[in-house]
Amino acid sequence: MRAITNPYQCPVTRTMSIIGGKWKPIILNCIGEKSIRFGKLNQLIPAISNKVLSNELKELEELSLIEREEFKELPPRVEYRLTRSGKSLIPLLHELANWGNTNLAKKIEKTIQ
Amino acid sequence: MRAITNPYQCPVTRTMSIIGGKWKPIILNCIGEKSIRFGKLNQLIPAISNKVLSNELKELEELSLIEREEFKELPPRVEYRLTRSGKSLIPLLHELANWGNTNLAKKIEKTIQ
DNA sequence: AATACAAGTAACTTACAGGTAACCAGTTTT
DNA sequence: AAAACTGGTTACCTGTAAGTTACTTGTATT
Repeated sequence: MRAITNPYQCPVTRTMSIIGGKWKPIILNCIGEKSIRFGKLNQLIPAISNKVLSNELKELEELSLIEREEFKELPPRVEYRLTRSGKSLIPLLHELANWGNTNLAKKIEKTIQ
Repeated sequence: MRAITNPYQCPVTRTMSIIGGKWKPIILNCIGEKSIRFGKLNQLIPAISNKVLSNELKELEELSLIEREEFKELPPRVEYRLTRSGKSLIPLLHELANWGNTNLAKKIEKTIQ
């Protein structure tokens, strides 16, 4: 039982448990409209380790935000793309980004140092 | 130095560092258009301890999302309300909530269990 | 003289997201 | 026969958000 406090009373927390992680919004945004390979994602987001990337992709797949296609080739090839539900998140991510840009740019610089 | 990876390349992460916590969206939503006292907030959100509530309020104040007014009375009285910037977050929170309701309601039930 | 009230603070603990480094399989290239 | 390629897995470690419990302050009430 995960420690989420009453998801029925806080749908925001529920959504946050999806996109609130450090990497998920970045990954979703990187995939975008493309069909993209594991290695390519790893290149686009160099700061993520392949273990973490692998985990995140697995979780996103479980949540039906992305789908995974495995080609039976050698060396292996796997491609990821957004589902309809995943795509529906993109505009929301953009709004979050916008809000951050217009409301926080300066403030956060101080805070983060 | 906080471990936020390159906020200039991920404004979503930047916004998340504000509202991505467990309690901040709930608190903002509870304050809403009202001017509200510490104790009242604690009643509205019984699951939060006063230490954590106190921390969150302090952080929200530092980010200029809320403002704090202290009345020099006994027993003490302190009121919190949203700033302009804080109010601008509310519609965004609603969209997040909506997305969660329409896209995740059933899925998450399985996952949480 | 004890207790309640509001709005916290202090000290300590815990859970878990995220990080690191090494390793795997099966084929192709050097 | 060693190394490289891809898409991971395994085992282990760490930092920090969040939680718990007890305490404080100055008056008023019982």
